[in-house]
Amino acid sequence: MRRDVFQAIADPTRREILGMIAREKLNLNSVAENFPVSRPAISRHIKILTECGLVTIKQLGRERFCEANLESLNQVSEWIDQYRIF
Amino acid sequence: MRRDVFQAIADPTRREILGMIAREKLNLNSVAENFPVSRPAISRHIKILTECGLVTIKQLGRERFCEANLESLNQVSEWIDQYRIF
DNA sequence: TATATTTGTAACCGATCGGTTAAATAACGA
DNA sequence: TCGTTATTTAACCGATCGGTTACAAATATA
Repeated sequence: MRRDVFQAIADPTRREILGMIAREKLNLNSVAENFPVSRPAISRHIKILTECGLVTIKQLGRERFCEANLESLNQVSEWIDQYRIF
Repeated sequence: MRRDVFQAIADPTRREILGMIAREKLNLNSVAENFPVSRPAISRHIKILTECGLVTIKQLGRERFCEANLESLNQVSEWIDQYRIF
């Protein structure tokens, strides 16, 4: 299920998650600790972020470390840049 | 009702509308002609775009011309730019 | 082996989304 | 004035969203 980057970053929680793991790789529990929502909710957010390539997962034992992969944001900035001519 | 730019551009139809009126001001009917959805649907899309500042309306008689106001996109590009350091 | 830890999945819920059709409002043209 | 044109609003609909709790699965640890 190929996801849309525009839709992925529309949610403020997902943008926060991206900002958080852009600084350092974190496993899912560590990410979830920082939000007032449940772990399954964070799990689904991260799933959406991986489905559009913004996050990649490195499994280490039972832990899954989330890494930001921000090249996909170019899809957005390129779309914006086409209007920068004006 | 202050709208979120990220959420406004998440919808592909709204992005198309923006691209269309970035080239030239168009009244609502002219915009709607270019899409396979009804006029009321386009009307609501444009309302959302105005609510976050991406579109401004100039009323001329009974027609309302839609003008793209793309400075609000800076909110998005600035958010992306903070990661360009990496 | 038994238990604790990390995570994903399923089932559900209320709110929002994007669409529709029908009716209301307002301005133009004959 | 009356009909046409441009647009918004209201009421509705099914799908999706973001959240929850409960449970399953897999790995680490005592």
